[in-house]
Amino acid sequence: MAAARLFRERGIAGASMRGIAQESGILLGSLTHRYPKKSDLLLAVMEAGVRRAVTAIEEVVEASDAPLERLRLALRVHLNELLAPDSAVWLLLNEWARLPEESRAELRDVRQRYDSVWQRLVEEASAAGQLSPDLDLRLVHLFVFGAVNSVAHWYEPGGARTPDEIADAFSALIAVGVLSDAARPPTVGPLLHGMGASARSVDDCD
Amino acid sequence: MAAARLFRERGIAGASMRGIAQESGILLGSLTHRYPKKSDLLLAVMEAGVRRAVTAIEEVVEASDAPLERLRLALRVHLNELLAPDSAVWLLLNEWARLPEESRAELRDVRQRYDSVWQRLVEEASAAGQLSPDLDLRLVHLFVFGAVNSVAHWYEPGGARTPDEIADAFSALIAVGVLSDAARPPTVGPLLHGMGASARSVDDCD
Amino acid sequence: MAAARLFRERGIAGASMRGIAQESGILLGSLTHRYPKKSDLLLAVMEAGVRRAVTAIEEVVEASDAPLERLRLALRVHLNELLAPDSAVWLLLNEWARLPEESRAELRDVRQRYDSVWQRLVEEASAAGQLSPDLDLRLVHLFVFGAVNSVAHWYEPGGARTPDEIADAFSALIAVGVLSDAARPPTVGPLLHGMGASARSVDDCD
Amino acid sequence: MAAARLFRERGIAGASMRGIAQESGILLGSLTHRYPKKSDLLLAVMEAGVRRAVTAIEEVVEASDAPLERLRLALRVHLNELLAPDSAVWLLLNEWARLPEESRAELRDVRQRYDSVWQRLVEEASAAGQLSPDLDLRLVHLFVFGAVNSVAHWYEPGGARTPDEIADAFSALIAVGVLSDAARPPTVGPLLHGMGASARSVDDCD
DNA sequence: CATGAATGAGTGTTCATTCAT
DNA sequence: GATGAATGAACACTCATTCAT
Repeated sequence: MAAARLFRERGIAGASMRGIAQESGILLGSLTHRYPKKSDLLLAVMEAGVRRAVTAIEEVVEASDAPLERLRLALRVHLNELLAPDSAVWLLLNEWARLPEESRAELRDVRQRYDSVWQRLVEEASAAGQLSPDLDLRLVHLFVFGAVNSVAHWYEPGGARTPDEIADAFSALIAVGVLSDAARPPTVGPLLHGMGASARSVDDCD
Repeated sequence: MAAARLFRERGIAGASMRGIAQESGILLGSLTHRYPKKSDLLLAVMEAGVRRAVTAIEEVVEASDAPLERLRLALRVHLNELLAPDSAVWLLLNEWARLPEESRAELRDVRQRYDSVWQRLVEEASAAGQLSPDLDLRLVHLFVFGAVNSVAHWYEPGGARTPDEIADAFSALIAVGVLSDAARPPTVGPLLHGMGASARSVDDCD
Repeated sequence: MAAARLFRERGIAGASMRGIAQESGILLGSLTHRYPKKSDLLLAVMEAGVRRAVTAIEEVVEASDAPLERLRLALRVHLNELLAPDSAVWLLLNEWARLPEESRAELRDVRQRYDSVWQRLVEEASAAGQLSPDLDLRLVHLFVFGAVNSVAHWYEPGGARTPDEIADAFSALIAVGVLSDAARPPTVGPLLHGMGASARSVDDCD
Repeated sequence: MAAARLFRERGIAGASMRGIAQESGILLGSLTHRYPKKSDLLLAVMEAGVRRAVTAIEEVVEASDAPLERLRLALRVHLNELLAPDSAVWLLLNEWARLPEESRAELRDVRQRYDSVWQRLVEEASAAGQLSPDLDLRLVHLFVFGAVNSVAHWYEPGGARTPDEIADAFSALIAVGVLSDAARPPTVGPLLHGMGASARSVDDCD
């Protein structure tokens, strides 16, 4: 929908109902009839978009049983969704803090559903023994998610790498880090010390 | 300044000159006298804030000669700056796309200066042989930067971890990745294959 | 009907068709189907309500043959009707001036019927010699009517006096005035001089 | 001011800021600059108008020492003020119930001041022994006030009687009542029985 | 006959900006 | 330089009314 694109391009406050109606090819009155409040439209846009993204991710991870591969595929889908000009997921992630509290309350379900997809993928990898032990999985989730999401700040269509290439590159960096074999300490335990879930948890962050 | 905080909290379009004047304890007339256009104020806020952040980072990295340690310290300072409610750096990173083109032109210098600090730090580490060979350093920069910047989306003061703790944890994850020793391939070369600068470059992204 | 109540509470302009439909428990489409224009609804509300009030008054005055008693009873009924939250009579009296001219034209009959009830009661009392001679009966009618109608501006259900008590009290004041016997002039003729119908008439007022 | 006239003519909801600006010969922006909210304008209009009316009444009653004469003069001034097309007093009396509660709170002072002028005049007459004993003075006040106020519902400039003539006529009717000497009971005490302040008071009405 | 989507004029209000003092 | 009144465009939103189903 054009609404999502304008919300993303101009911000929630900067996107006007008039502009959205115009770009959507409908009349202002018709738009406000269906969505009496601007927040209703925002909510509908986010809900539908995020629901679609969740479904797409849940589908694509079926293609593999290997946890890491599943994560890689999910990141691909997520990044492609995120980079769409009318991405509802982008809105969810970037405008969350500016949403009126009541809108946030209504979106909490859909947001939770999106988050839990990722948490499950991370937990699967952890359970399979493929992540360093003692990692705070919540923090890992935020790290993985954040690294990929940041692409939206600099990606431009027609650039040097496709979204899939970027997703794969970031997957690799997330997996093995940036250090050369020479610089890598023989055991990473001490480096990651203090990141375990046994430390103060971040579960209570919003 | 209160202006930066409101720009961040409400978005550029959502923060009004009236509101800024009020929160700043000055009169609207006085504000518009000094900054005839809203974009003038935005520009001044960003320029001063980013200049301050650059200086702070340049100072702190003096404390060490080890490239990785310098990077870790820089990430700490950067994250602390980023999480401040009135962070100009946050504005620079998150509202860049919504700036009018002329504002972007005027800010390109200061943004370039900030970016180059990071590029130099990454290049130092690479030159010292501490990063995996054949990495696209521009992509590494974006990865490191992005991962840390994303903290601003979920951090809340008074949460489980301090900004410094988060910066250190992310530094470690960036360094060695999330994989356990068992899951890590014996040589990471193939995994990072295709990420080298010899591939299509991302230098021309905005 | 809820329509009358909302018209009274919020004013004609302030009461919306949507609100009326909602409070009436019907759908907006159904309301506008039956009353295509807002003025149609207003008209119907007034017509039905006033007709009912006229009937009630005409009935109650049958209970007595004494003109003054008939007036007192009529005032009681009138005041009770006037103080109902959905009083059509209140609307007729208070929103008359704001009605579109065409609505006024259609309501003139029913309004005339209501007025003539009162005029007849006043004339009966006059013919029976119970009113001071040479009074302009039209002015008396307006005086009596106005004094009682004003109660709607300050009456609150659950207050100190019931509507009937207020009606009786005002009837008494209208009858004998507020002056003490001592202050009352021996003959009231001169005081009422110039009020006769022989003076310029008020019949042509709206 | 034109604002008061439009508020009166069309009701508070029916008078638009645009219409008021136009009739006032100023621009909408200028109007909303001075009165950011419609209720601010309404408040200012009422406050200024009522203050003026109170002053006018307080001045005119100086002309006489006789309580009844003072009341008559006050009623004259009051009625003239009330019949002005831009009467703030009319607004105060007729739109009071539709005012938002916060506006009512802010107007309570000025309304109280207006009411107390009348209460004092009634009490003076009572103290001078010129009113029937045992009258509930609050009710008398409401009766006198209401009878005169109702003139606004039917008066039209250029009609048969001038406002002063109407005020005098109503003063006379209020004073001695409508009954002929023949119909008047030898003693009015029983008729007014139960109206004394010893009965349930109306002081608590709004 | 009943419904509710569609419509566009109109509402109060906010806004960045200008300008005279 | 500092101020705040003035301005008019734009805003989200409400409304009575129309019309296809």
